[in-house]
Amino acid sequence: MYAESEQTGGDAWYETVVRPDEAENARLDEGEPAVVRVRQHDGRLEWESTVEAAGVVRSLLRLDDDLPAIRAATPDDPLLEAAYDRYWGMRLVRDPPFGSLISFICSAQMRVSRIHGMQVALAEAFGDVVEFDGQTYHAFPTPDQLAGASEADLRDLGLGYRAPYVQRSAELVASGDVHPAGAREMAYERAREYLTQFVGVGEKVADCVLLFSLDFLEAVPLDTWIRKTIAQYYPDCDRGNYAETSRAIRERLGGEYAGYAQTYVFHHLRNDGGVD
DNA sequence: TAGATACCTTATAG
DNA sequence: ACTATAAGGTATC
Repeated sequence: MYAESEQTGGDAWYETVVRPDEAENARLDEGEPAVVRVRQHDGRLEWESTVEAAGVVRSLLRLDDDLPAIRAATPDDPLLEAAYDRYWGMRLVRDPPFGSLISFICSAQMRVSRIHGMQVALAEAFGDVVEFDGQTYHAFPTPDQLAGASEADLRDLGLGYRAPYVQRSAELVASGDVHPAGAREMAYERAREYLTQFVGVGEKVADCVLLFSLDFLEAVPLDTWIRKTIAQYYPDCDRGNYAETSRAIRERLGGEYAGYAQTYVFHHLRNDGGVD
């Protein structure tokens, strides 16, 4: 959910801490959180961990996704082709549901580097401590740990107006009545609606959690960048409201794997220009 | 039921 | 140096 990068560039290690209760299909045993670090080196994936982490790595990095099949299922479209060519091999992540929910609540009107800083601050303030390789790591807080924080605590960490959203959403999950992972069993639009019951979660944030955590590869979060892209490249898909525009662009990007197409396009237009 | 407005904070542009 | 703006929106009128 929040990976740490030690350095920028080629062989950087990315580190994260996975709680067993958040590692649904990664076959982590009960017990303390697992530290996992991973990097690409000489064209191979390497990892080190406090546990046997192959399953965790496979799950978090979506290594089972069949990229050629996903690309084959997307429409012939000059922008999509260019994006897939430019960044071929890029995968989505599969973030833990609760951590994903909280970090996307924090993402409102915020840049990535600061969102990351907030998640680290939350972990250091409220998460369990794990030692690995002579270093101290912090797991992301459990719903209970986060629900126990006060709004003032969270504001002190720089969350701003998101502080009560995070506290109240954590409380909802801690109550045991609802959980973001519950959306997994629902049809896509129903799942998006379900997630908006959490405080600070509108349609865009809900789509992010669906795409980056809950395996809804058709979800296309309508953020400011994709809206600019729609205006410039797919103007007929702008239907004036979120739900209808979402349907239209999802259809245009190939339906089933529209979220993958969106991610490639997003990356391409942001990094290489092409959108005003 | 659509449309405007306030909301925390800070890096960066001008 | 300063102020204005933008940053992968949402809740509440």
